[in-house]
This record gives sequence, C-alpha cells and structure tokens, in this order.
Amino acid sequence: MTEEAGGTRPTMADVARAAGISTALVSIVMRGVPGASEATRKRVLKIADEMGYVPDQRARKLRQSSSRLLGVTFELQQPFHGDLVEQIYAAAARRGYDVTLSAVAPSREESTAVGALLRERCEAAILLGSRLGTEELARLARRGPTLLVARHTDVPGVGVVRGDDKAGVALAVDHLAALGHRHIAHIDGAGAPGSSDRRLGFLEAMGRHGLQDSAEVLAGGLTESAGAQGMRYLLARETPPTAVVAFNDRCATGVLDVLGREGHAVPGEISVVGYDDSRLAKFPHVQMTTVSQDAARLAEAAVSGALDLVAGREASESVFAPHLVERATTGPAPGHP
Amino acid sequence: MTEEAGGTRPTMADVARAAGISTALVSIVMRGVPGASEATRKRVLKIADEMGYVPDQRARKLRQSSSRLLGVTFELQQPFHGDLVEQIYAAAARRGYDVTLSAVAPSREESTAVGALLRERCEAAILLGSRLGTEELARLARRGPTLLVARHTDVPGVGVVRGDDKAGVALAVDHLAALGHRHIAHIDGAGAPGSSDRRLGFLEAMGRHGLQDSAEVLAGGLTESAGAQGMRYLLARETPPTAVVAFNDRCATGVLDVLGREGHAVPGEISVVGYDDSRLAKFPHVQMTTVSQDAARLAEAAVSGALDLVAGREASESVFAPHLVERATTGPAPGHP
DNA sequence: ATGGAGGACTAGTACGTTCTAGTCACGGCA
DNA sequence: TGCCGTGACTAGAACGTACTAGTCCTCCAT
Repeated sequence: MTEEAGGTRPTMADVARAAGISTALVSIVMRGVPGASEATRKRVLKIADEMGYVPDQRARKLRQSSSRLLGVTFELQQPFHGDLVEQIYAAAARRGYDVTLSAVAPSREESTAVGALLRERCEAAILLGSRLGTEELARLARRGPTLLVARHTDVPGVGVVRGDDKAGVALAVDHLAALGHRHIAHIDGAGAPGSSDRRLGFLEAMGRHGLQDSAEVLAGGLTESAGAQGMRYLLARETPPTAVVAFNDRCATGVLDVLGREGHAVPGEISVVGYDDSRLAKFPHVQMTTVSQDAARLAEAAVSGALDLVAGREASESVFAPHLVERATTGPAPGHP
Repeated sequence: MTEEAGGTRPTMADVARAAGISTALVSIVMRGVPGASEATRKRVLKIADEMGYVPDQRARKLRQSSSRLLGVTFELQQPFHGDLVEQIYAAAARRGYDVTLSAVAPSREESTAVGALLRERCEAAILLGSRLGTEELARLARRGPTLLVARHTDVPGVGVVRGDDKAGVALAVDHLAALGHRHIAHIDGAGAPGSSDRRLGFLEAMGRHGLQDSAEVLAGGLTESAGAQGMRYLLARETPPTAVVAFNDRCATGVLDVLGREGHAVPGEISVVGYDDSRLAKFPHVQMTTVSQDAARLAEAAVSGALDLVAGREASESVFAPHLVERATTGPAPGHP
C-alpha cells in the first residue's frame, strides 16, 4: 500500500538489488528459462511480486531480435471481426506470439490504424476486411509482411486468407432453391470487400437453377440499416421475393427486423440467409440460417500465414470452403410441398 | 521493391548514415521539433520515406520518461464499448496520448487482458465495464493508476467515470408513466456492472409513481438472448406488461425482436426502452427510445480522469446525468388518451 | 575588432531488457 | 593430485530511440 514511491515502477535492477543478485539472474527467473537454482527462483519471484514488479514488454521486445508480435486491424463495430480477433488471440498465443490491436471506426481511418501498427514494430500485419487501395496496400507490403483476411487482392507479396465467397452464396442459393424458392433477392455489400464475388456467386447459382430471370440484386451494405432499407424496398414491390440472401449477418438482422415489424412470417412467408455465422446468427431467439466462415479456422490460417510470410515464404492465398448452417430463418417456399 | 534487405527494418542509424548526419539530427527531424534547418528536414524526410523507415514506438516510449500511453480493456462484442473506444482514441489523441487496446472475450479473461496492459507500461489503465473483483482491482490499483468506466467501486485510489444509473432508469420510468403505462417490467443486467443501481432506480421510480405493485423485475443480462428470453417469459403471462425497460440496447434489441416475431406492435401494444444509446438504438429501422450515456463525454472524462491520476491527483468519481432519447419504440399505453 | 546570441548540428548516455561470454566453486574420475 | 564437466551466477554489450550538454559557425550590435 505504501511501496509506490515516486510513481516510477520498479525495474529489474530494483528487484536484483533487493535480492542481492544480478539483473541477468532476475531476467533468467522472470523468463522461466533454466539457469537458476530452485531456491533463488522462488525467492526472486516472491520479492518481485511484493515489489509489484512487472517486466517491461517494451524493453523486452526491443532487445529480442524477433518481437513475437502480430498486429491486427479490425472494425470496432463488426461482430464478425470481434469473433476473428478473439480467435486470433488464441491462435497467436499457441505460437507464443502477442497481439496488438488497432481499431478502425468511422472517426479513425484504416490508414491511421495501420500506421499505429507499423510503429509498434510487429512482425506482421493482419488486416481484417481491409478497404485499403491497391496503392496503399503495396506500400504497406513493402514495409513488412502483410496479410488480408476476408478480402482478395492482386498486390504481390500480400497474403490472403478468405472464405470462398462465390461458393458460399451459391450454398445459400442451392439451399433455397431446394426448398422451392424461385424468386430470390440478394442484398449485396455495395463496395465492401468480397461483395463483388458474392454478387457473382449469387447470379451464377441462380443461373444454374434456371432462375436468372427472377434473380434480383440490390445495393446494400454491411450494416443493419442497409439490410432494413433493402428489405423495405423489396416489400414495396407488388410481388416481393420469397427469399433473401443478405451480404452478412448484420445486414440480415436488419432484414429480419423489418420483416418482423411489418408482420411477415419468417420463414413462413419469406426466408432469410445471412453470412458469417457471427454471434448475431447464433442467438437462441434469432437462429439465423447463415453461411459459416468458421472464424477459428480463418484466424488459425491468418496467423500461420502471417508467420509464413515472416519466415520469408512466398505469399499465398488460402481460400476456405464455407458451409451452410441451417437454422430457423429458412423454410419451404410458400405453396411448396 | 528490392530494398528490404535481410528483413530487418531500417533504423535511425541507417537513415543518418544515408543522409550523412548524426542520429540525433534524424531524431529531431522525425519528431518535428525545432533544431534542424528546413533544407535538412526535407532531405531527411525524403530519405526516410524512400528507405521505408518508421520510428520504433517501442524504443521511443522506452526512452521517454513518460510513455504517453493509455491502456484500455473493452469487451469485443459490446457495441457500447466500441463507441467508447472510438471516443477514447479521439480524447487521448487530443492530449498527445496513444492508446493500446486489450480485448476481453469469452475465451479471453479480463485478468489476461489487464495483465497484457500492465506489461505495456501504460501510464494508466482504463477498464470498460470491468467485472474484476475488489481484491483484484485493489492489486491493480497498487500497480498503477486505474480508472473504471461504467461501473462503481469502493476500492480506494481507483477512479470512476459513469452515468447515473439510478437516475437513467428513472428517466425511462418517468417517460413511460407519463405515457400512461402502469404495468412496467425491468429486464435487468443480472450481475453486470451497474445493474443493481438500475434495478434500484427502477423500483424507486415506480414507487414514486405509486406503481410499486405493478413493478416487475426479471433477471436478464447484457445480450440479445437475455432480452429475448425475458420478453418471451413476460409474454407467457396472462397480462403482460405494457412497457419494458431493458438493461441495455443489446438486451432491448432482443426484446424488440421477440415482440416483432410474435406479432406484437411496438409501441402500439408494448413500449420498449433501451440503455446506452449505442449504434444499435440509432439505426433508422430501429429508432429505439433509450437512455443516452453520451459515449463522447464519458470517454473525455475517462481520459482526463486517468491523466489526473497519473499527475498524482486524488482518485475521484465522476457521475454523469444521462438523458432520455425519445425515438419510436415508446408510445402511449394502450387505452390511454 | 570584440563579444555574445542563436541556429545547426553532434557525442555520448540513459531507458529496461536480453543475450553472449564469461567466472567461480564443487564434485567425480582417472 | 590434477583435470574437466556442470550448475549457478555475473559483467557488459547490445536493441533503437530521446535527450543533455556540448561544439562550431555565422551574424549582428557594440
């Protein structure tokens, strides 16, 4: 209660002095590496704890040749990014790596976030759903190993880990078609990463089922409001679609919300499919049918991909096959057996 | 494209050598402080950029007496925390401070997150909606300046910035009572920070309106599912309440979702009030009546409070008066003029 | 001419660690 | 007895930067 003298935190030298040994030995103990007797080890640990000593990560990483630090940018308000970040923490820890976060938000641009990462000297940068332009991406890649999650790029040297967006949306369409739906709409992600692939996947799949004429694509976005707006627009038609494939779970949530509000039964009247299988889809009261990207697998691949880049291996693109998670927001088309 | 020799990033010494000057001068230029001629400044900046030199934040903070770094823990899946983090970035930047984030998630405990922060040697730790026990909090406070946001504590030395939870819920109840509602339920936050205050505020306000007998409190939580579950439970009653005050916006979202699904008009049949005024409440298709905590103000107070602690000033508790944001989920009680 | 004043620049140390290359004592073995 | 291996420990040099205390040099007022 009284040991906080001057406000400066105790350093290894303080601990060493208190224990009557060298700083090198304290270092050995704190790192838990062999080279100290069991007795000293116990004693030092005890003293350190009493003094409130905590190793300085800064000095530590500065000294170490490899910082064992991974930088991650993510969008503060994207639940799926939250899922990914959580899994990246775990995947990194498994390899003895630390993670430093840099958030993207309406008032904090991605370039700001990336700049902060760069200055942290992380060994690699993992960008979740980045919207960086080719130019900026290339510059970043020149600065250090860079890996994109959930977005494609042709910039050489940049690693990519993503789900197969075309295939994912196709799964959704196949599922709906099998349920007898003919008139299906897609509320897309506007300019968001992956949205052009999903749009294409939708149209191709619809074509495969001979439904190209009743396929409808709406400009959407990745927020609830985009989904809600799109759905309201669709409901204003004389014959609204019987099924909607949303760009992501957030968008689908908006769709579901409008449907509930306007008194349309889901899936009785209209079926809805989301994308991501984020926590939004899993809620017991939502039980959304969605296309799962398996955050854990993507995170694992992202971390190992990033470390491959660090090790000097060639940048590669890993594409994961998504799978459909059938829950309660899809059902037979009205009038279908 | 070819300058990345050996994989080691260029250092100040490299830039200095390339420019034929001392590292000290490079340092002066990079920091933008007076002491270099305009000509050198331009030249050094150009060379640094060409070499892809980025100052090492680690070494920098290590050297500086004060690290000008604020640590923040937040919950990855709590939209209101996202709002707060965004504003904290801004408030910190205004004072020339950096922010380091440490996320809390189901698979990443708060103590882990705090430990990571400690090792980063930030000048102060800001904990959003912490659930740390008194014991742990006290230990943390001994380690360094600590400030809690959106949660109260009696631990001495710990700063607190929060909204007036009792008053906030009272605002909601007053609003509903004025609209003629008599039978009002509160789905609370279970053990979450602030939930006991909100519960109390609810009961007191109901009492003030002479409605203590029709006041109902349900164990809830801070997720959509908690809200949904609570609402379903209420709807199973023979006479459900005509209004619901949810613990937070996420909880209210779950409530609204169930109501929509079960075909109950909002606010025609049942009114709903959230808490936080997070992005969930602001969506055009939701337009949730909610109690605003004004993230920007809380963030500003949190940052300045944390820096006060750093400056050695006494820990204090700042309580902000919340205000009601009337939107579209509340209306007159059924049968009320 | 002389004496600053101030601008441009540099040498060298400190920050808190890790790591390399030791030193020292002890014990076992030939 | 001498030799060597081993376990416990230490001295001191990095790591990349910021900062203090200078050193020059030029220019201007006296």
